[in-house]
Amino acid sequence: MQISSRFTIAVHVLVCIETFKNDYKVTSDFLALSVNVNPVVIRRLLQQLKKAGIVNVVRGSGGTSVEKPLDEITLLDVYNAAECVEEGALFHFHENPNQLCPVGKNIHAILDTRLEEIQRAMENEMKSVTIQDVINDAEKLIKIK
Amino acid sequence: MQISSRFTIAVHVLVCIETFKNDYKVTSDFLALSVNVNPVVIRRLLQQLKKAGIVNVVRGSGGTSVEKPLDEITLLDVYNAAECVEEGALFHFHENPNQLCPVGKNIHAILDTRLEEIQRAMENEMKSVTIQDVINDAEKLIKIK
DNA sequence: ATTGGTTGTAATAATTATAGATACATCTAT
DNA sequence: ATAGATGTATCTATAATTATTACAACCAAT
Repeated sequence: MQISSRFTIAVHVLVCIETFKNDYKVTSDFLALSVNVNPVVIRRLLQQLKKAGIVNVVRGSGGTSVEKPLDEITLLDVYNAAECVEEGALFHFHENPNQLCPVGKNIHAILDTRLEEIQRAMENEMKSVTIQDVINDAEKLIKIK
Repeated sequence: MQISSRFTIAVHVLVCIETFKNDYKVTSDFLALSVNVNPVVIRRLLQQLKKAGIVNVVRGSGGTSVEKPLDEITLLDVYNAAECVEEGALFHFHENPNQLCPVGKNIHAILDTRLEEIQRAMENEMKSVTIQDVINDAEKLIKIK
């Protein structure tokens, strides 16, 4: 299984909001067209990003804006906001291992620390990239085409 | 979404094979009891580990053994063998972004390098832990209990 | 204050992925 | 031959995700 597409969609959404902020009112329908998903998916995601203090969504008249300096939003912030993995645990454990087996009984304790370290390595890398970095990449690429 | 439990099951299986190799014939039924899943799930997984050269499965008379020195099997080897993510890509992309939108058209190119780096950070950490390390942890914990 | 366009959210359906279960041919050692 | 395993196909069940529909709540402009 892969990490939910909510993550890449969230980044896509943030890049769009920033890219088009001067030329369009960036609504959930507008974003849904660019991402090519149902507008409700976008609205739900925007709510999550809003709760995390990353974006502001204007009720009634509509539109979205980024709430924080772009270089203070890391990919990890977006990842956490979008809740891409259950309860922050990257690895899925098989449930109910046999408690009568010494390995089954201890498998969680055996693996937990190691798995946490792996997860932390990933999250640290995510923390090192900001949305500003991504937008810089985006501007370069869009100009070429 | 989380990474498939096939990964933790695979590690569990390897620890079992090693722990019980002198006292039991470790069959798919035996392993299925410890992990508490259907024996077919174990057999399918063993086939994947076998293809990767990690274990040997004895047809007919039954039983399983580890094929390589334990300190030469990394968690990354097991992870790759178990095919926990589709085509090796950790992050799931939303499909068919709008090609008429400059952001939608380029979102893949914009994000690919960054996502690869994040994935690589995780994989490097996985590479640094061997099954021998895990079994050392296991032996310590099992003794205490 | 009505209207048009939008968000927020519930409810439900459709889709996809995973795991479970059954069945049985195949194999090996005895 | 037989008993006990594996290898694998097929089908079902379960779970998770995403899509869709619907509509109340909301805001700004006229």
